[in-house]
Amino acid sequence: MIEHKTHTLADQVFERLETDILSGVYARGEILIEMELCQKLGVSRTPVREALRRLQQEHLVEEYGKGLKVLGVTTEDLQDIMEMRLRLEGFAAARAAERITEEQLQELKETLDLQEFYLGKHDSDHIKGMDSKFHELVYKFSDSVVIYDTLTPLHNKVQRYRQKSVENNSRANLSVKEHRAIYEALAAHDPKAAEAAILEHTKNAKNHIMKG
Amino acid sequence: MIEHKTHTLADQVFERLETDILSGVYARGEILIEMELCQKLGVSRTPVREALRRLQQEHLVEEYGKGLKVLGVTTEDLQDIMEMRLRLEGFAAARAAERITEEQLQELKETLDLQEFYLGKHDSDHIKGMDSKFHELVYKFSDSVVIYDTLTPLHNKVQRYRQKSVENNSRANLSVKEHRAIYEALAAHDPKAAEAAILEHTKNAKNHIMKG
DNA sequence: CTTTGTATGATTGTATACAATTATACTGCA
DNA sequence: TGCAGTATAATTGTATACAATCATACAAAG
Repeated sequence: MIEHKTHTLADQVFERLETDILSGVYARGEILIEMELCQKLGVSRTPVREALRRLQQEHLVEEYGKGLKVLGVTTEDLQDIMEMRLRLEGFAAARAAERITEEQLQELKETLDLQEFYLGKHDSDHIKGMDSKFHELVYKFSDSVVIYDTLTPLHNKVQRYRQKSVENNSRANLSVKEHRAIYEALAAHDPKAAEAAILEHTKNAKNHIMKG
Repeated sequence: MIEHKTHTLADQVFERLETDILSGVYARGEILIEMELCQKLGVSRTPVREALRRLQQEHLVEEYGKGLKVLGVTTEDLQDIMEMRLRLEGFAAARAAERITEEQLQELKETLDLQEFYLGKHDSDHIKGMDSKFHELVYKFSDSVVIYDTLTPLHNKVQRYRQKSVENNSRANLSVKEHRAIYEALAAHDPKAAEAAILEHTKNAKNHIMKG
């Protein structure tokens, strides 16, 4: 989102751990030991600890006895998340429709095109990646830190959950079409249409996820 | 929200700094120097740094050159926040209506009674405090970490903003009445009524804040 | 065999030392 | 006087040392 040119070690550790937790490298319930992380990542405890504090702040890990336990996403969490996204995604999309620039539209379109490309290749990992990126970009292009900070963690946790479930190809196909509809509305700078399109998309995503 | 019996120094520093930023002790744009904070709080850099990383994670401070700058809440942020709260508070209240226990209702009632008490005394600091606590409790009693984590930072930032504006007594009066309506709906375990009541309250709060 | 107490080890919390970077101020030169 | 360059100081980033706490295992007593 923001230009992180000069990653400090602490930043790198944070991003690595966040990715690993979201992608399931660390299982739900697993206990993290600082020194193990230090050895694995080749840094001292200080940057590891700072990264852990940030993860704790966004409830990806929580205190457990003395150490830290990796938090998973329960089905109940997911229900709450999708309900909240149903209520918020439309707002984000409407804002993006008002504010998105031509350059940003171009970036969004490239993401969309790539997603279609990977769909043709049946490369579900990359499809998922582009799917994620598309939504992140919409949050970003809403040009509101509040929207970005609120929706990104919610979306991340859904990704974390979907890691577990098998990918469904027919849904991937529809999902790309829905993304295209969202893109068209944003390109037309039509807030109402964008809100409607993303609401439809989120509804379908919710139904799909809750079934799986 | 969770029982924090054995506050570590880092936790204490975090809470202190968070409170101080939200209450305006540190002005928007102010640069925080680690050593100054250490001396002021009488601890070493380690707990201070960990606290700062957590504040950074919830965007109460941000990197600025080498150091950290205190972030304020702009009017535009506030518009976004209130718009999102309009969409989310109802969900939180509905959940709370389904799940709240008798004991929790008692706690909520005590908060409400105190707010009325302070209203009689025209003690606007304590009125605000109880107002805040009431909403925090609703988030907490929704018994959903997702709801709590999403709405608490939004609410906190509103408090931060209101710090600047003068308190309006007539609004405080109405606000208590609206809180009572919310409480009644929760006590009746009526999700629809709770959602309607808190939506009304949030709408009014939004109008009041945006005017001020 | 169970339970309790103690000792030992593992792990985290905190402080501090050191390195690297950046801002600042001063000096010399044009 | 103005500017550039360099030296110096301030500040953060990282590593490590030390203290405190907690869990575990083992031994002894009932």
